[in-house]
Amino acid sequence: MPELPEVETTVKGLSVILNQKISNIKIHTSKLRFKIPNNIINILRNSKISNLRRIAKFIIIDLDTNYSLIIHLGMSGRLKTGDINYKRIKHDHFVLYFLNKKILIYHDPRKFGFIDIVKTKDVQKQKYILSLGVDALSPDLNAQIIFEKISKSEVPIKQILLNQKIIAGIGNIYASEILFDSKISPLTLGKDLEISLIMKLIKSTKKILNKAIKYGGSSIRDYRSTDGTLGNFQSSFKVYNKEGKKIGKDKVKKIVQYGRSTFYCPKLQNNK
DNA sequence: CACTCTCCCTGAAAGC
DNA sequence: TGCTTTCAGGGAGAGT
Repeated sequence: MPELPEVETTVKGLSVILNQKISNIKIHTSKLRFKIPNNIINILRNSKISNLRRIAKFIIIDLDTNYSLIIHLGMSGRLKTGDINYKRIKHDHFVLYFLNKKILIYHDPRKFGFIDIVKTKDVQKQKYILSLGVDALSPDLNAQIIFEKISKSEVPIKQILLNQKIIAGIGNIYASEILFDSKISPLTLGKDLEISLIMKLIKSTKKILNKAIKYGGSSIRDYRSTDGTLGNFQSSFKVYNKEGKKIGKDKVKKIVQYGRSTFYCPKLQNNK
């Protein structure tokens, strides 16, 4: 569910807690992908949210105590905001209470996400951040950088797009949509992509992701932004989850690459 | 090192 | 209808 656009939408939705002071912290489940650090409660109590930002698919919540909360939503994670009427539901694992009565809830049925707390100056030093490639929406993303990284790769471009070490932020849904938009076959090997096609790919990447942000994120089941409203980019998917759908006189095909589903139109994505 | 596969967990949807 | 099976958007870590 959460790829770059959903994370971006989530971060924007968190502005109601900006500059608010944390009064209480509740950990209902500490066992996520990684255990929530034990010292998190002491560090968070009485600190104030000073900044909210995104690094790839990571949400960074900076505090005025020189610490930062790092949250990854995994596959099914969500951040919701609430107020005094909040009632805990199943899979609400971590809850922050603020002095102004606002509440931040981390909800994650599959528990593939995680929550970490580190010194703000050390955020960039975390190995999961350090290893990231250039952000998909960064102005620094250009064809030359990517060409250098993939020009010897025998891996199909679909899988390359999912590799956060190369471009950070793209997930399985948008990978299919981006490839369709750029008319590139998901089966094309990295080494077979000429620089002109990489340029096209980057252009489509920015187009698709920006459009998804504009629509407020998406999901297959029920991606919602922090206030509970439903993102609706899904209604504009061209190929994802559209096996058999007709595009002109051609059809969307589903294949599995590296255990992940890929949707594409073989006729239209035929650079080979 | 680079690549591929399995697995973490729960719930929705499909299959029977 | 209800029980069982399959599959899911991410990514680390093990294995090759």
